[in-house]
Amino acid sequence: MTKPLPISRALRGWMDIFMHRSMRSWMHFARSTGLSMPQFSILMQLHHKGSFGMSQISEKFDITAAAASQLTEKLVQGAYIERTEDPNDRRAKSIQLTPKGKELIETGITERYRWMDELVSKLSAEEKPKVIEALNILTEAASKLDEKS
Amino acid sequence: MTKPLPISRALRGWMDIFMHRSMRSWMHFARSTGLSMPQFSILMQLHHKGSFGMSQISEKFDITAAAASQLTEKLVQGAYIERTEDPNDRRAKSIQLTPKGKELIETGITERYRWMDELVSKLSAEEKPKVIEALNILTEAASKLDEKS
DNA sequence: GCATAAAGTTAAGCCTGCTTAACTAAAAAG
DNA sequence: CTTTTTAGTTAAGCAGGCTTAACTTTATGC
Repeated sequence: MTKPLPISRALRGWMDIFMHRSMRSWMHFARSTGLSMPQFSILMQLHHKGSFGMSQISEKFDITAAAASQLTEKLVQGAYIERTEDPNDRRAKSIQLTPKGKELIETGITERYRWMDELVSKLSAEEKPKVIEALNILTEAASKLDEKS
Repeated sequence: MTKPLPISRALRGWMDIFMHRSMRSWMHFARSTGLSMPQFSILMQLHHKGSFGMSQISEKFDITAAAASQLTEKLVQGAYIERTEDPNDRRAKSIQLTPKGKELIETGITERYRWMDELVSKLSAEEKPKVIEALNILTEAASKLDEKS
């Protein structure tokens, strides 16, 4: 363990506390829906990217095409997603969230945001602008980092 | 959806990008160890809190005592944890990480930190102090929030 | 001291995710 | 037009996590 820089220390401290909190609430919500984690993860991905093919799922989650097919089948049964044929390539299928699926995920996100809103309420008027500026700096840097990977 | 305050927007933006990144790398690492998520979670908890009784595990993870017992058994088999008798109450057992278990978790944490270190390297000299200050503010506020819950 | 409660363990059985293997159907290659 | 590749499905079977139910062992209440 080499001694971390002050800024790394600050980032790590924040991350530790933040991860613990977020993960807990996320796992808890996933459970409460009755869906399994893999199923839930697929819904999350769909919410983020809009739509997906089977093969992209098996790639993203590093499972076989068979597994992807079976997982999505259950989500279709539960009416969380819809499977439609790609008119350009009739072998391929595109899946997307139904309104029911969308609502479920959005509820989960709202719950994850709740803690952050509480956090915001603890900040003083002088602190807020500083926090905003710093977070924007970080977000900016992070998206640059993601671009090229 | 009520319109969020600017500071909430900043926090949410940061959180979205941050969660995506962290979760991916964490899940990926958990997989690479060959351990299941529940097993891995137990090791994480132990790393954080030092030691635990069976009953606390079943409570924390919301599973039956039987399930907790079986899960820990596998971790004992794998030599990741150690189960010792509580001298005060010989029914109770206390479990803790072995050096092997500790090393595994620390490797995982180091990997999660790597991305953050890359992120830090993208920041300018003027940005760094601002980020440090803001993160400390947030961390402080978050730990106050956690205390009373 | 004896009955009851509490902490864990073990076994049987269920459900889920995953894999491999065998298949269907559509597209691309030759 | 035939062969090969690609996208996805289905079925059989295994491994893991979880539950309930039946224990064992130690502590507590009266």
